[in-house]
Amino acid sequence: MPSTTTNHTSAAYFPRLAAERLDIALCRASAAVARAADARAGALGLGVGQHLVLKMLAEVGPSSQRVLSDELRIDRSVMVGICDSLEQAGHVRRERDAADRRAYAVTITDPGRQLLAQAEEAVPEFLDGTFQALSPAERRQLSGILGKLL
Amino acid sequence: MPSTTTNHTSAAYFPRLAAERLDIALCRASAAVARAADARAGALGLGVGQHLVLKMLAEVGPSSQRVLSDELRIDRSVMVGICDSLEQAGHVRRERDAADRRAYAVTITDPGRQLLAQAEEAVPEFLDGTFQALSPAERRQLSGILGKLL
DNA sequence: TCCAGATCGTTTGACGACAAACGATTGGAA
DNA sequence: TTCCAATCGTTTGTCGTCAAACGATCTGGA
Repeated sequence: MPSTTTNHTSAAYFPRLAAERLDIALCRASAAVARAADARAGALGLGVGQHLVLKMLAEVGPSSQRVLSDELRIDRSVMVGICDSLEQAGHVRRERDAADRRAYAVTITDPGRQLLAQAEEAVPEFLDGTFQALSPAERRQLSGILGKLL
Repeated sequence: MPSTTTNHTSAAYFPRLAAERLDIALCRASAAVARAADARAGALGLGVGQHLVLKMLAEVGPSSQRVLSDELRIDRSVMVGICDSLEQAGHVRRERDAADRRAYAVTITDPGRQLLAQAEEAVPEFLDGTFQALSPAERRQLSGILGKLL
């Protein structure tokens, strides 16, 4: 119950709207979660996108920015800035792919792996806090449903 | 573990990520749905926010921009532009609240109700199309889960 | 061989969301 | 009463995201 202000207008309207408009409920919930994720990532000095790039590079191996963009659902033009900052911080190297010199072979460095380990360590606690309103069964349900949507 | 130079995406990485990171799955699904909603609303010449404002005004009666902002989870500064455009199009009137002359009493007009009816008519079809990957039971589950999150 | 089209990474411009600050007005306390 | 903090609507500035266009490079035919 968010006791926001002097609510003179009886019952809140938003819950009704969220029940009727599944798309609005989804967007509003996403915005809240995204804000929490940004705050957490920012506290570590690592953006969400940068975290995901490091994670994918560690699990999949060197990849081009194009593959990173496609798989992480991050626009190409945004990926440029993410890789720029990661490279400048020494967490990533950009080598030209010998087979296709248009593309980079973005590679994670040892400092990058170290930072990733720190960031990954904080993820479970963050997820628990953000989705604490949901039971484990509900989280599995949500995961399956979102998987079908994507 | 990392294969040499990952060139093509034999095994897509994103589904694995989405299964592990519920927050990412939620944000990506929301972005896709939001894009679809924008496209649909734009085709009607009415933004999503404007649609929601008209809908709420029709259901709860004249409201201040503050109440609209709070209940629809739209920032105050964004609400200004939404009400501006609605007023200019004649779908809404802005009258000063006699009890509190700082606030407006935003009121829907008859043309506004007419446009709202058209927009509402297209909503079920849009929802069916957007969430067609989900069974009715899954949609109810998603609705309940999002309700708990919000 | 050469050339047209496609792709990779990048830059640029436009657009929307959010934070902060501002007048106007209200409510409450001294 | 008078004054000060809070609120409503608005404006401004900043930031992140997306579309379009650009050189550099690859690919697939003539």
